[in-house]
Amino acid sequence: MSQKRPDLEHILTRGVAEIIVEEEFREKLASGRKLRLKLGFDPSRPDLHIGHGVVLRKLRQLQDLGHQVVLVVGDWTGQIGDPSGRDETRTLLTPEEVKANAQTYMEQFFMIVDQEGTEVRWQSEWYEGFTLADVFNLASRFTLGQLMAHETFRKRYEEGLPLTIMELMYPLLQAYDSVAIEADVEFGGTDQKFNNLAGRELQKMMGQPPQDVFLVPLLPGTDGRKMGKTFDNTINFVDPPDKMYGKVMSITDEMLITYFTLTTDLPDGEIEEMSRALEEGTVNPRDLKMRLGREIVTQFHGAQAAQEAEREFIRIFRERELPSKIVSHSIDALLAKRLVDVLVDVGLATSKSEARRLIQQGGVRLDGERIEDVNHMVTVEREIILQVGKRRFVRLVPGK
RNA sequence: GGGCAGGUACCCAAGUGGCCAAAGGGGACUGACUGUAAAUCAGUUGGCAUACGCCUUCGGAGGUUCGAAUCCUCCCCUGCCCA
Repeated sequence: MSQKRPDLEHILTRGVAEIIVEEEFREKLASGRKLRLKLGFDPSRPDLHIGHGVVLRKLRQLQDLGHQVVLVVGDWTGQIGDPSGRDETRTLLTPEEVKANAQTYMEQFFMIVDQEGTEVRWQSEWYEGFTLADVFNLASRFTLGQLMAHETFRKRYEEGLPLTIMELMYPLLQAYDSVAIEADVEFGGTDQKFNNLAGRELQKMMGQPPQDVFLVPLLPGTDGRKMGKTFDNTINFVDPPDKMYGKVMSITDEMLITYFTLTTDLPDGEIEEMSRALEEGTVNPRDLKMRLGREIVTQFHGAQAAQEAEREFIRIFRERELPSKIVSHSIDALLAKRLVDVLVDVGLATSKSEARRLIQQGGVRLDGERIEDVNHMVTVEREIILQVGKRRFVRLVPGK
C-alpha cells in the first residue's frame, strides 16, 4: 500500500481506541530505539478483512518510521480458538490446516505490512518444548478471579454455557508470547484488551519491561454488526474489485464517517467536512459512499481497478444494464428444459422448490423479461441471459 | 456417584399426544420504493410434485398408540446443586 507518510501525531490519534499507557509509549517512541511491535494471529480463519486492515495500517505506518513488526503465528492458540466470540469451543485444526491457513494469512498480511521489516515467529518455537512444570509456572501467575474479569468468560459462565479449562488458558498463552518475543507494544482491536493486558502483567512478573497496549476500534461490518465471518458481512482483502466496491456501497449510511476514519487516511479536516455536509443534507450519502468505495478498492487493487469497479456499479445499479462479465453456462440446444431445472443446474437456486418460489415472487427474468409461469420451458437456441434478483446473472449458451 | 434442568429447522427460541413442516425473533432471499447493493414497507424461507398430495426433520436407538417434537425405556451431550 502506497501512501504519504502520516506524521506521528496522526498515527497516535486517528482511529485509535486506547493506548495503555500512552505516555509510556510516547517515551519509547521518543527514545529512538527500534521498537518491537507485536501482533499475534490465530491461523484458524485465514481470510483477512478490512477490519483487520485498521490495525495493519498502523503497523505499516510505524514500520515506515523504522520500527520492527513481530508477527506471532498462533499455531497453538489457534487450536484452542480465541474465546472472544460467544461460541463455545471451536473444532481443533490439524497441523496441516494450521500451516496452510497461516500461509494464506501471511500472504494477505503482507499486502499492507512490509515483509522486509517483519519478523515472523511461530508459537511452537517456545511451546513445543513446554513441560508440565512450565504450564504450572504459567498457570500459577493468574487467578480465577482475574480470568473471570474477562467479560466473555464471565458471561459464558453466568449463562451456564460450557467453558473449558483449555479456553481459560488462552489469555495465558497469548500473554506468554509477549515474554517470548520481548514485545514493546502489542497491537489489537478493542476486543483484545484483556489478553494484551495479561501480556503486560506477565512480562512484569517475569522481570521484563511491560509492553504497552495499542488498541484500535472494531470496524462494524457492512450490516452494522461486528465485522466477522459468522455474519457474512466482511469486506475481504482478496475480494475482487467489483465485489469489494459493491460491498462498500452496501454499508448503511450511518457508518460512512466511521469507515472513512478507520479505513482511509483522508485528512481529518476533510472527514469533518463530509460529516457536516451529511448532517446538513447537502450531499447525497451515496456519492460519499462511492468515494469511499474508490478509496478502499484503490488500496488493494489500484486506482484503475477502482474506477472500473465504479463504472461497473453505475452500469448495473443505476442504469440497470447488464454487467460486462457474465458467467456462461452451456445448455443442450436440442431439448426444451424446464426453467426450474435450469435454475438449479446453473446454481441460481439450490432446489426446485426454491426455484419455483423465486419465479412466483417475480425474481426470475429471461432476457430481461419477467417469467411468471412456474412451468415455463426454455429452449436455448441462441444466447439467453438468465437473471435472478437484481444482481445474479448467467448467460445460457447453446451446447450439446 | 446422586438429584434437578435442558438438547427443536441456518442461529436464538416457542410448542408437552392429532389443528405441527412446527409460533416468534434474527439472518438470508424476492418484490415495491429509491439519484445507493443505504433506509423503509411487503412477501418468501425442508424436499419432491402443474396440482390432490407424498416424503424427510424436533440429541441417538428402541417401544407404547389408530396417531409422537410431545408419553415410556436405555444411551450420548450440556449446565446447575449435592458428594
